[in-house]
Amino acid sequence: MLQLTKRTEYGLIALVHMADHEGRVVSVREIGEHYPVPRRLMAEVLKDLAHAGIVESQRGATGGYMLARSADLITLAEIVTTLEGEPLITNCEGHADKLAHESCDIAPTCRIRSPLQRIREGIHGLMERTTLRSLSRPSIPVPLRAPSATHESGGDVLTA
Amino acid sequence: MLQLTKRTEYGLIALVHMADHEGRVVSVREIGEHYPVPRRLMAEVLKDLAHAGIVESQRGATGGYMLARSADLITLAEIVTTLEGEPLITNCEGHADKLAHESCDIAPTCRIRSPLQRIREGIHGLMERTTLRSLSRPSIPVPLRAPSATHESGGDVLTA
DNA sequence: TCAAATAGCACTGTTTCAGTGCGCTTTGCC
DNA sequence: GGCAAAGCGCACTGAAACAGTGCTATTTGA
Repeated sequence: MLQLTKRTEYGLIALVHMADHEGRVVSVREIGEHYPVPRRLMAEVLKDLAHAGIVESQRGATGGYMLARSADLITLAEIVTTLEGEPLITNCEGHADKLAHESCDIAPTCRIRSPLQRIREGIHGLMERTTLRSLSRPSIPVPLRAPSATHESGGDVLTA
Repeated sequence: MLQLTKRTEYGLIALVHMADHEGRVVSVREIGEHYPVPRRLMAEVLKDLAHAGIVESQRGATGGYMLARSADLITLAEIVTTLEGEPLITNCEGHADKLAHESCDIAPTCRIRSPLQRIREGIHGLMERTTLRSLSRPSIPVPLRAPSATHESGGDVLTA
């Protein structure tokens, strides 16, 4: 339904909080004291983010989580992909493995696959250009537009 | 799950087909003969598109559907909104009516609402700039980037 | 008058999602 | 050494959304 899940919402809450306190270890308890979120679920989400290498965990009494890298190097695409899987626009693309690149189960001359793929890549490119840093800065406009031909602007197919 | 539904997929199939045969009335049967889609569901989708004023229906023996306007004037945002509702990024925004603009049930100083809202608007802006015409032209790159400061580029907050 | 097509409404099985239970392991601190 | 606080792992449940279908009525061209 073209909508982010609660898991992603909670993940963003935690990550933005960590970006605000970069370098410090924050526990699930601490986050729960700032935001009315189910701590148990938040813990699950943080665990997944740790597995993906987005945050680093520290066990033990004074343990918790912290960003594994600078907030500038963490993209929204990475977060979303971690917490809700690959953002397939339609299930049509799901059978990509059992079918050749050309044909899907929709039609011989699939005029719809290409558009759907481009939509997917457009959204993905948008999220690829959105860093956690830009999300944690409410005032500064998010530089979701052209990356000015600088860093890794690789997977952007939609932008002509 | 940041993924379009089957309804939208089928809707796009039908709409692209109509864009390919603009001005002609096409029936659900005809579409079903071109693409292996559940015709019953396709009929439901077309009905909704008709209610939204995206296509026009013609009843009777030789009836069917045709685009209500030029494919250049039909946006992806309109299609998606019609077939799967408002693309709320998170449910947090769903309580916008019962709460003031400032506060949601997440936190007093909700540092997460603004980012989420911007993501939503970014995706929406992307779909707003995508016309059915551009989707029906597989070769021509979709002009999903800046609208060159021309038409109604109103709701785009993300693009600096 | 018949056949083909849309209109309307409700229903069912499946999948995904949100949230929780429970026990185990690690580790700082007294 | 032992307690308490924190993360780790797995599995489970109720609710909601989704995909697809059944059935019947209405319209309309031939």
